[in-house]
Amino acid sequence: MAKITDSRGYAIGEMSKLTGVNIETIRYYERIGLMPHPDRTAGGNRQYNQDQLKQLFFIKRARELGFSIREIRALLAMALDNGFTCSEVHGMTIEHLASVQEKITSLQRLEQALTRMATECSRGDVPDCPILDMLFELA
Amino acid sequence: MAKITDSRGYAIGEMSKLTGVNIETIRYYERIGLMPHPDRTAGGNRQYNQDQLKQLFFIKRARELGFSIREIRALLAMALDNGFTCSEVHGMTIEHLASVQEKITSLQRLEQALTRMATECSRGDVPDCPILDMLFELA
DNA sequence: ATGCGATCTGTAGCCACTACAGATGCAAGG
DNA sequence: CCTTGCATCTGTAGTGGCTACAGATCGCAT
Repeated sequence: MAKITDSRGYAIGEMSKLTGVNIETIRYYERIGLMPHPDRTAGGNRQYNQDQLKQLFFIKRARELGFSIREIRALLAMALDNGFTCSEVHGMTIEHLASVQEKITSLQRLEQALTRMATECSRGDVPDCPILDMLFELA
Repeated sequence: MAKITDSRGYAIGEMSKLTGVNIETIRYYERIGLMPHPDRTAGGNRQYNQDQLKQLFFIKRARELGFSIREIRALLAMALDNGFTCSEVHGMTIEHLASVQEKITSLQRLEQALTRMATECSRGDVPDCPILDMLFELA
């Protein structure tokens, strides 16, 4: 039983449509070594296979989860080499989770500061603005 | 009554220490027109005055609040031209606040996804990892 | 054969900095 | 006055993660 979808491979535009990753970005991933060099047609167009499609999906999801390219490189190495331990992956995830939580906290502090500033503002038509004052006062 | 601190002006290193903005960044702000061209000593070193110090503080605080350079440019134009209305500033702040809140929400979604992934992981020593599986499955 | 959209390569731009190299400036100590 | 040594100067290039061209070629349907 041959894989049906493997028969002709995917052009870069199909890859893009299937995964939602921009064509230029796919080529960029290849340039930086995050995606492998795919086969080429006689004329030089890229032809991707099923594994490469899976890998691009992987990258897409990991990016959506906020993993950096560097982190994804590590995750891919683990996933592809098969010489990883699950606890390593778990560690990376926890680490990443912590940095996400840090970002949330600092954004929430921002949110409060901005809210405070906005509520103190009379929104008048005069050039006397507590927001600007706040920013402009010497520390 | 002359301003005492104006007597000799500030070298770029003093500006950096006072505001916490990196020296290279101060020069960068000048290059992109966010800071004015300061006076120069006979030898060519930058000499800043009180107003410029205030402006750099302004920029610093606004950056800390997450305003982009473009937004700060607008805020500064309003602050310096004095032809703005307070409600314009209020509008920008509210808009910025909304984008901060959006970021928080999407990070919280991330946080939940990562947490779910992490708890499903047995952290074993075997190369069978639900986290990688999750990322690697075809959609 | 032809037309037209898809793809090709290579380069430059985005944001907000940061990091050099190599040449000067400047202030304090001898 | 001269040296020493830190501060500052200019200009350029790199970062991350793409995105946007230009100008040429490919590939498929008619």
